[in-house]
Amino acid sequence: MAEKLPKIVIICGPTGIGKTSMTIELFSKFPSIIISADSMQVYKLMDIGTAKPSPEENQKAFHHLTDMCFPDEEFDAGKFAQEADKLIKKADMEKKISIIAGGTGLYIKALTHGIFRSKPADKAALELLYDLEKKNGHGFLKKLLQNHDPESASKIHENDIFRLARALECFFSTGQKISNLQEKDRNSKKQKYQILKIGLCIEREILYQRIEARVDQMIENGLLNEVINLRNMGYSTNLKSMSSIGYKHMNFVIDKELSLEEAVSLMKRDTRRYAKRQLTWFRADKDIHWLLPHETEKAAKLINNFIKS
RNA sequence: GCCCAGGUAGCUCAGUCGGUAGAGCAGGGGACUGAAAAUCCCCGUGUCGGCGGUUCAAUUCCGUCCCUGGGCA
Repeated sequence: MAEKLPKIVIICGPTGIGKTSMTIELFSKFPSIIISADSMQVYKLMDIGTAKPSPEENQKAFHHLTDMCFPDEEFDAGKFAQEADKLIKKADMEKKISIIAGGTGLYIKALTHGIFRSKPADKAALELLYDLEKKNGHGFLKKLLQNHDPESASKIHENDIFRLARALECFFSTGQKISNLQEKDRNSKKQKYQILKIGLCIEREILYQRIEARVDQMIENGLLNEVINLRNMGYSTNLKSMSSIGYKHMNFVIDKELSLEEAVSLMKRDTRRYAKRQLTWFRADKDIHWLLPHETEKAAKLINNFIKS
């Protein structure tokens, strides 16, 4: 039998459902490390709006891969997977399991399935492509991609210029079709880890209530000030980090485009929608064991069996 | 008490010169491979306030009652 693969436990689910608290409890029950799979908690100085684990929580149960860079720096799924890989290997050597907790589906997928491209997209090239679409009219990118990579073109909607541009950028910068790379990737899918996936879920209505209460809590905790400070430090509104949920909304308040009340209700709505999209993503994964957020004991049992297997 | 204006989808409202109805928002479902808290696709049946009347047929016309605004007393 081949060498045993490192074991990882994934705790996923929509925002606000209680992943962090379950993760911390589980951490105390098993020799383990925690890796956050969250595309916004990677930013330093953005604590309240990203619901980052508090310093106290972090002292009890350190979350790796948070506070990785400043809000104007680049971070992405590839970097996440790379860093997580290292941590998992190290943990495995120390006979610890890695608990990957987070709501960013792509990050988790990049870790479990790998990511096929060798480097991040060329931003300037993407901008150029967006310009082309604007100048040449709607549908241009779709047609362009049809010429170079008809297979991907058939899968991407003509309005999804984000994906069209990326597929084109891939072709122009690597000379390879993104569809080929994807296929190659699928064929060479070598399992890197043994994976246990746990998803947290509750009734939609209750989830939405929790989300709304948490948004109110964030406001009370000083989200607006957090964003004002970021602005004073020179971080601008068009940064990816600064246009995420909550930060975007507070920026509208700072720029007097919305009242605080309006901003809060939009922030709630956008968080609800985000949670819905996360659920769509995770529901598609049939390997996930679904639990209620308080069912830590059940999760612990699953992990126990998983460790013994 | 009287006079107006309304009561239609969770909300705001449109509409049917009588043949059981449609927009926006909210909401739901889906996609997703280095920007992903992003990007994109699809989805509108509801006692048309209640009860009667006219009619082959009423949410639409008539009567009455209830409710909500506004005005006059």
